[in-house]
Amino acid sequence: MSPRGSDHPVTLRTVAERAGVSKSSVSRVLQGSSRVSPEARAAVEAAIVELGYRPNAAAQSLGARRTKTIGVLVNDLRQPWFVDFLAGLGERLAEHDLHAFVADGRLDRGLDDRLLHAFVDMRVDGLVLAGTMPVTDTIREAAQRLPAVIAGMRDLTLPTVDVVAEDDAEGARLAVEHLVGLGHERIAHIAGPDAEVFRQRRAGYEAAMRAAGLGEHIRVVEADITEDDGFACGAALFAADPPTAVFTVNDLVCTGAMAAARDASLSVPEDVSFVGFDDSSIARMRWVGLTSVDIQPRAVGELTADLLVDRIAEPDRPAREHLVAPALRVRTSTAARP
Amino acid sequence: MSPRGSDHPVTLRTVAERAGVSKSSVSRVLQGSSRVSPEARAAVEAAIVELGYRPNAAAQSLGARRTKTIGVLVNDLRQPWFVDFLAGLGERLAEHDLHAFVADGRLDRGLDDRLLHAFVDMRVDGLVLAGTMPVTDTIREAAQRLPAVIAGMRDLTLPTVDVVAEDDAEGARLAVEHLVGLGHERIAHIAGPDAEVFRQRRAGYEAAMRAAGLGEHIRVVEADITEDDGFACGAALFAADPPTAVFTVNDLVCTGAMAAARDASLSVPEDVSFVGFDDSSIARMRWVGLTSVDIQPRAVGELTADLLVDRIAEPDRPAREHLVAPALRVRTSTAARP
DNA sequence: CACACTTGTGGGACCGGTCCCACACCGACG
DNA sequence: CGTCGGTGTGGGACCGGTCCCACAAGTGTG
Repeated sequence: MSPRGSDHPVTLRTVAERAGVSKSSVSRVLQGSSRVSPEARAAVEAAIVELGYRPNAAAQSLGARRTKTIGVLVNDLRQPWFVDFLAGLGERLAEHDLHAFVADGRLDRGLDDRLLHAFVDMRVDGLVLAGTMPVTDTIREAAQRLPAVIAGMRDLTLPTVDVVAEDDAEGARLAVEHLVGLGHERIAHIAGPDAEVFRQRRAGYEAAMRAAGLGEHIRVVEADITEDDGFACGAALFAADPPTAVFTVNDLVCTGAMAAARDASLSVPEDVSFVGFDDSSIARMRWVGLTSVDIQPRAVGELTADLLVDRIAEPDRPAREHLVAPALRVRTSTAARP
Repeated sequence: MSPRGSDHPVTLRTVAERAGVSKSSVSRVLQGSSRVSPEARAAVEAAIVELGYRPNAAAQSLGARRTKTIGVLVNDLRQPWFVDFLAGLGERLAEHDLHAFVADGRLDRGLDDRLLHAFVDMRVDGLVLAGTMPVTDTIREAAQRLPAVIAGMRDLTLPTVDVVAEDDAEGARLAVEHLVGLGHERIAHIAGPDAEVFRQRRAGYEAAMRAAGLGEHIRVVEADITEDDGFACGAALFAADPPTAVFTVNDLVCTGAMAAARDASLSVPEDVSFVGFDDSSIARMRWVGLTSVDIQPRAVGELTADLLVDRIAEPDRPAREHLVAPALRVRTSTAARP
């Protein structure tokens, strides 16, 4: 790379000249080929350092038809589990000499397409779609044309696109069984909007309630996955015939519901117990101390990376769906039934 | 873009042939040049749609020496203000036909360099460094060679690198004056680790205390910006001679300190008031309801974009530092002195 | 009616790499 | 001692665009 303003950028040719070899040899050194004499390699490496040379990724990808780059499209970076997911994904990809670029498509639907096109245009080696998102044609098309893996969403199934997700039904079962073990019977559920992962959580809740002989106490209210909605649903729940425990579709909704309980002069966990979902950083805060279902986002990220690497190697392999086992993290928001 | 497996990718030549024009004309249409006849334009656009053509960004950037891409290196995506910052940045960049790729460099220092090199190698048009981060040589070098803007950090000043940050001293003043207005005198501060933005907050606190005639009540403990440290510092504060109000370096630390107060059987805000910094999503949660200094991350993002666009146009303009005015968001964690 | 001057078009060098192929050189082997 | 396989090297086509230049029309002016 040349200093700003210089008219003679340092290219592979410059390096070759300096090292007294052909550009082919420089290219070989860059790629770590073994067919280079030790002397040539040393000369090239010295020249690279002296000139401060950095290869041009555009030229590389044009010639090699490979970018060593993975595009990650996330729906809403605000979701706390993304951070750990991305950490797991990034680390594992790095092991395969790939790196991830993240684009957040929350803002508006038009931007989604722009960002996705940016990835397609730069010919990323693979695509990761993370989090529940509305499935547009652009997304569907890109996922079919590029090696792709979907993480944390189960609404889109395509023949050659793998899916990694947390085991939502199992997570819900863990939550309910924990509450049942504490003696709770009137356990309500604040469910999420229309998406398969949220339906699974709800189904898991209902199944676990029935398995515990509490079918008659099943009570579900639906919310968007915002704190506001959690608060509104909580207020509705506690207005009449309040449950002794609430299991919610995610942590943020749960804190909203907890605030509603507090406003209704119910204390947590003495009067009402709460279990969230995601085990996000919010749940882990001492001030919140939320018992929550850990969806192991890091493990999901690692698995996503593995599946993507496999698919890049073998693009037409049939799609697989992989569920990561969740774990319950018990904190101070749950206690024995009053 | 060709469907997977096809050996004949759709290129500009393919489109030209199909439309019955030269590749130059297709290129012109792509770039929105006016020097194209309406008929040629229509033919090209039709061919593009029919073939599902997408330009190759690598080839474009190689020829045009421009990527229309901005690299954003953030230190820790976990910091909640990044989300709004990135939203403001991304939207404003989009207006200039640029898009941002985000790389999170938290994990380990080695990865920082890898990601930065990835940006340099792909010849991004500009670089944004966001959040406090250790200033390595790689960072310093990249910032000098590429048009760059630093956001939310004031530790690195280079002749041609603009800086955008929140006005930390002013934010601290707002916080202290709010507490003073509520009658508090013994106002403690939990300060952050060694970074200019945190020093500014502390200095602002001390100045405001003195201005209010409360110099003798200045009391500072230092923490890392984690919840754990906030808890530990809070515990220390409340062990002996507890203050009636605490102003902390950020929201996360504040919740830790609040939990320590609760553990010391002090209630918030009846016994102790708390003011955080950042006005993050954490502060806005009803369950937390933290009075906090809004650093207007969205505005910071927008300003960062503006400065970067300017700098790309004029790379050697002298550096400017721009401070965004903060605002206090009063919630339920502050009340009149007991 | 010769002369600009504008407008649309095509040709081809070029960006900075990769990668295939040809070739020179080497010791080993029949 | 000619032939063979392996090893290191250089040359050059190629990837898919951009952009400069030349040039053919069409338009207006003295």
